[in-house]
Amino acid sequence: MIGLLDCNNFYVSCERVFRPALNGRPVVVLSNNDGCVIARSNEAKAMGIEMGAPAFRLKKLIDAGAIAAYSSNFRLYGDMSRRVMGMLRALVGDIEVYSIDEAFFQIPDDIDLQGRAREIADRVSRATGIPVSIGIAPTRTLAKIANHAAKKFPAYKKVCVIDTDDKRLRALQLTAVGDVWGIGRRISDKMRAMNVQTAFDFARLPRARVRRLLTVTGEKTWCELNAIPCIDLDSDAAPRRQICTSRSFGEMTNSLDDLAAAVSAFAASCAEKLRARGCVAAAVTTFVLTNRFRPDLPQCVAGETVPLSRHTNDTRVILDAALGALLKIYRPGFLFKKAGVVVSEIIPAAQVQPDLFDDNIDAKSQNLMGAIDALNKKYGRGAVRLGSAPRTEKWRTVRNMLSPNYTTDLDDIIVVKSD
DNA sequence: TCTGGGGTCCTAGGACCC
DNA sequence: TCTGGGGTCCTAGGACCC
Repeated sequence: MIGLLDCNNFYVSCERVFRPALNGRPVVVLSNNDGCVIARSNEAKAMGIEMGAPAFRLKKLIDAGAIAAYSSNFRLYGDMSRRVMGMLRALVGDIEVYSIDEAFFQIPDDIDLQGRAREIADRVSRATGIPVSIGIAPTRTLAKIANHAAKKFPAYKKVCVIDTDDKRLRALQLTAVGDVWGIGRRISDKMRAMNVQTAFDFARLPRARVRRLLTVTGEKTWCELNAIPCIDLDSDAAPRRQICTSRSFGEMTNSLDDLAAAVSAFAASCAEKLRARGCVAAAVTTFVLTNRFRPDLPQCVAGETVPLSRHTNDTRVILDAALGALLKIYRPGFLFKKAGVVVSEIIPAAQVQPDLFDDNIDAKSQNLMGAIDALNKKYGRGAVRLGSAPRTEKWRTVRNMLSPNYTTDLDDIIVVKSD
């Protein structure tokens, strides 16, 4: 059987661990630039606050103290995620980390699944302070449905097991087709137009018809709902195909200097991410966008990909390429709101061919980059950067409601006082 | 005034080759 | 001027996920 552990309202729960006064209150976490809602507590959901709701529409409630709002603090969430995953791994062995707040794992089916799952959930929650739910079923898609039910119905007490065909069919009947993992808004619209309303209706369609309408992806979902496992994640085996760093700016800008400053920071971040994974890339893409929510302004969406002469994770090479691409796409007369850098054609560094003309180049690069990474780790991101990178700050993201880095910054460590 | 960031997979269609 | 089948590779766009 397959288990899925999923943290409840993860970002909100991370904020609550260090601020117990937030328990029972409506809490939301906002995206970069405090733009829109990306996480909600159950109380906030009950108020009808939608995922992705623009923050300015909630301003009155936030200012009045009716909702507690926080800027997203991904350093904190990443660290809490590592703790949750570490605890789960200690309890069940191999896990497949599917996202920052959820992981699949195998669980033997000849044991008391309900009891064991509840024990896992309790121990992870007690060790980390993060409430979690567990779904168990024969396939990943059904485990998702079980997990959803475990969260939605308090009677399940955080755990739902689908281990008989009877339970499977009942779960499918209670699940709207659009709530199935792999069926998004477009396809669920299409399905409803065909009077396919529930996961049960979908699973009863002829397989060949699903294949024709939705291609192989839809067919896999169909199989999984019918208890035939066919989605394999195996995320550890395959290295990422591309790595991207992009941001919306705090304010729009038409200045090449501002864009170059942003693109430099994004390129350095991509190179850092490559090194952290022990990978190298052979292509760099820079893209820029104007503000699509301002139809009154001239719009521009542009990107340019630069092939590298050899695979690398050297910040200097990637930064040069990214800035070169920026010069090709930059047009004055537009107010840009967002930019990003993508590195692609990624392979493990171990597979790189040595340079024919300078067999020292890799060693030199590794020494320098290793030193930069070590200093940035010690003194904080951006402490050391290349002199060639422009330094305007205008593009910086705005985070006015940021919580402290309780777990990753000694200056922010929580202080316990006693009288 | 104010609307996130980082990924994956699949398909269709064009360019090119024999 | 007419006549063909079968491949590969690449890209853009669509759909999905958290």
